[in-house]
Amino acid sequence: MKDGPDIAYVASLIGEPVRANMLTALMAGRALTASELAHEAGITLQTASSHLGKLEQGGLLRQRKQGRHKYFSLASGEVAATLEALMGLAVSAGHLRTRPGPKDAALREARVCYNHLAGEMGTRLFGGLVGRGLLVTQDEDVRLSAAGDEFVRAFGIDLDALTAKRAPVCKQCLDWSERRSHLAGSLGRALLDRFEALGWATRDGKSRVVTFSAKGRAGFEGLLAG
Amino acid sequence: MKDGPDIAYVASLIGEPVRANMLTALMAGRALTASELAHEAGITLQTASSHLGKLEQGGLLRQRKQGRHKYFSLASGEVAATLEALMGLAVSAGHLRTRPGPKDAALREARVCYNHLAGEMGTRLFGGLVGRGLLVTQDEDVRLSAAGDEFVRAFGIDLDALTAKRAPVCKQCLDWSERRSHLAGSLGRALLDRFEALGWATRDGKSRVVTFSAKGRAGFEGLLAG
DNA sequence: TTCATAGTTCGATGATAGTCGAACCATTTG
DNA sequence: CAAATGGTTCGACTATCATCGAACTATGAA
Repeated sequence: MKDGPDIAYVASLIGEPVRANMLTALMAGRALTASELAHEAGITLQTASSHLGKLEQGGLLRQRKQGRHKYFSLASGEVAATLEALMGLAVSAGHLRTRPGPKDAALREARVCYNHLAGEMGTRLFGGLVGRGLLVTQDEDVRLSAAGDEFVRAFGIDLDALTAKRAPVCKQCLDWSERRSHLAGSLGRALLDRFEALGWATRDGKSRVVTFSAKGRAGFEGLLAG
Repeated sequence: MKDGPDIAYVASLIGEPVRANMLTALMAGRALTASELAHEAGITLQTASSHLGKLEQGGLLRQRKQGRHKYFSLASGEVAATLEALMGLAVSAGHLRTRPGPKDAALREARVCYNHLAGEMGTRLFGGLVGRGLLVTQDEDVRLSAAGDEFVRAFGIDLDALTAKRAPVCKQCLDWSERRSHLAGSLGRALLDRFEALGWATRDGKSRVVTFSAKGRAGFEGLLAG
């Protein structure tokens, strides 16, 4: 009947294959131009423009103009979380777009989710920080303990800059491959950025895959162990 | 970009208005027959049969035959959680199917989510049980404390029967109206059932609305206070 | 200014998919 | 058994919408 939010409208936006490809591409966290997204999805620029307009109107994308370029990114972490939830359903129903291959394994091990680390490494990181008492969970909220505060600063992250902003510092995000939470929020983003800056991890330019260097793996395990 | 689960397939299933109506109707937790769902969505039985077949094939619905009737229900709590996530997006984008009315307010106060209590009453219940130390949260997991175990039994719930089954007893589920968690899982279901048995609450036959009696409200507040 | 690139708008086309009538199975009831 | 109800399958119709060519605007470079 006619009560509740219009779920069909949003779902139909995501349900078009080309638009789903665009959204999946944007799950990598980088803002992409209309041309890049068109190329990514294998369609012309006119068609892409139409799709992007609908996605923006539906509140799934945000866009900012920069010169003659128009950069698109996911509107919020909630959008990313919903996409992950849909991926979970697709997996459990056995609907993969491709046979599980090497790329699939890499995705499960470590990938970018919007702007933070997901996959096995992501959930291990979350679990490790909680285990060391640096993160404290209460209901569905997460926050840094005093020790965690100190740890984050020592790791080279400007925590004051994060807390100054309105966006939540710590947030949980559910994994389609692991079925466990990993750390989102501005701290989740800052940690992944720091991993990159330290040369621990590199993002693939084309996909969501994150690859860790030998040094990175060692450092990562050190983090978990304390 | 052919990596990852086929999100478009699942989303397009939900994105068809008639199917979305059916899924929303099933969020009330009751299993419904094909005819009932057809009537609910305002279409003929032939069309409904086609839609239901697709939803089942997509892993969103489960069906069981009983005599000459065919009862449909949501396939899992994950499906319900994903639908709630989509509702959250639709709300934040301002896409309601109807103007917020009295029914909307009732839905926000107390409603059925799949098989357990959601809305303000749902999140208050969850928060109250955690506050009294009866429920313990760790990461995204929830479990009963020793005191909680005793409390549940004293409340008249056959806890042994719940734990004997494979399904998780405690589980968190996110609310689109409250943006907080409430209690799902077999215990969440059992609690709502018990509320009904005690005459505390009654479900509306047609919608997801749950209405509490005066006695129910008093008892409910007593639960939270301890 | 002239050229080039990025993006939008419009209109025509074509394919996908939702819809229902009609005929068909299956189960229950009289 | 026959009648009735619940549900499925098939085929034809129709509407929606993604797609792209063509023309247009806007920003940047030479």
